[in-house]
Amino acid sequence: MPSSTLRIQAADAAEEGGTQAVKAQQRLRELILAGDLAAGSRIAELTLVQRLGMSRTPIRAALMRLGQEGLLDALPGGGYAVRTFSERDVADAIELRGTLEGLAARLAAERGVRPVLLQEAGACLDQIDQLLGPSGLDDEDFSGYVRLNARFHKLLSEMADSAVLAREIERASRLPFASASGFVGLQASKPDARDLLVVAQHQHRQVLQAIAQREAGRAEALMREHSRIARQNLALALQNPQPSLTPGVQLIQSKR
Amino acid sequence: MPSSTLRIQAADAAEEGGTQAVKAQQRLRELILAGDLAAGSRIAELTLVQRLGMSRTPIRAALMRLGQEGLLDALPGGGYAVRTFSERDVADAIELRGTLEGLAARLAAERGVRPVLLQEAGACLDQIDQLLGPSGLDDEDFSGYVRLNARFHKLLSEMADSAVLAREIERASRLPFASASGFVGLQASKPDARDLLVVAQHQHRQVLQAIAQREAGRAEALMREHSRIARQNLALALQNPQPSLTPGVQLIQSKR
DNA sequence: AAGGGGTTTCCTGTATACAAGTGGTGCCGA
DNA sequence: TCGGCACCACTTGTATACAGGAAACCCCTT
Repeated sequence: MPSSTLRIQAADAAEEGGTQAVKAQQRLRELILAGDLAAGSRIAELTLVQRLGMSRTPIRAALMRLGQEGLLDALPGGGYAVRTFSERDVADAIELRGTLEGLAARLAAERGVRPVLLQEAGACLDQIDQLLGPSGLDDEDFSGYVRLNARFHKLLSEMADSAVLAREIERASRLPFASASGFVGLQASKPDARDLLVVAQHQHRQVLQAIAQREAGRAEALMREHSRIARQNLALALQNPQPSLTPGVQLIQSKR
Repeated sequence: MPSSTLRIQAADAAEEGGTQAVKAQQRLRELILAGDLAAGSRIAELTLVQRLGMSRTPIRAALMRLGQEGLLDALPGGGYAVRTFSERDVADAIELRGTLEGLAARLAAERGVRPVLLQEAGACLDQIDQLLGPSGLDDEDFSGYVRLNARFHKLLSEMADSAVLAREIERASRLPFASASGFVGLQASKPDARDLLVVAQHQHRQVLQAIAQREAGRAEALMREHSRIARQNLALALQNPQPSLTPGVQLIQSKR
């Protein structure tokens, strides 16, 4: 394929394109999370060549990365299959994230945090309060919450000032249903949606206070407890699976 | 390069070879840990082609994997550099492993463990006791300890019965100085070498007991504390760096 | 002598051709 | 009819050719 064609495709894809390999990784992840690739099924590289319109090389790179990311299983004979998760796997992934974020909170409290970071986090929580202020929440408010929530968790991870830990937290949050905002979309559909967010926000405040006051043990415990909200929502999501609200649910299979 | 040459080289390398990519990963890891590649220096693929005697394709795969493994840093402009670690990075990596193993111990205690596994772990500890029995320990005893210690930690990770967590523990232990047996070689050179192993073994016993008695909180705390031994040894290793005893120390740089 | 611009060289990203292994299927024999 | 063997198609692993881009270097200019 001549390079001119390449350029055109890059232009077609528009919207900020890194290398082909990165684009392949993103699009492949979308395909998996959207359920376009059956859970548990083997993925042939050539079908992706056709589907993504690029050569095997970047596709192979993307497959390998998604394998290490945890969305794909490496098969013994070579190749990959879409990974399936048991309910317990997902619960463990959430527990894992909670534990790591707990560790981050503890380290932040023990080591102390630059005032600037604490202020930023506080401002972030203020913004969430504003969203939660009026009792009615529309879809826009929810997507705003998801963004601010992700930002707060990111800031917490930065507070620990540990590249090693930050890396691992990001890794643990990459599984969509393990991430801090994985189930928020689900809540929007529930009548008492706001209440859970209020509880979560209270925990946010307490954690930040604990860190600021150098209460390491309390900060860790709070952060762990905070992750249990996601676990609660997991049960909800499994009772009434709506892939449009919780990307990747179809990867969760009760028995295997 | 004709395939006949390939076969010869594969035969030369001998000793059980998976794919070229796997061999490249192993050999590259050895090169890095042995210090043959300067810490912080950029790695050109073509130099590795020459050095490892294979084409760029498997080498690229190996680089990518080692990047995700944490031994290499991905550079912004593409390519990789040998990663350097600050003393704090290493301490954090140890803390991380301790936290994950603590989580595993807690889950094992909460969920209960098949008696067979408990027996196996007990037998493993008995073997360690035998090694520690006589006061004198030779090099062979130490390598035996390293093997049995690794086995015990592996069994602990299995006890949690969580594929997700086991994966992450293995990942966190891949950094050589973060692993459970990373600094044991160092101890062998010290006069009070045996004492530290006795302490570690005592912790092993207590953890196993806690798990068997379903004391989740105690099991978790013990496992965390157990990892502090590695942290103690880290300080020792930095005072008197001996790359032959602790592979990868030269990757630790005081300032960056 | 120092700075800037142009050139040159190397290095990575990508595509593709080729080889080898694996799994499946169909046929043959018992 | 069932089991085993051979063949075939497909899939992945590997090598290599090519192109774009970045960094270094050298020369020229001021």
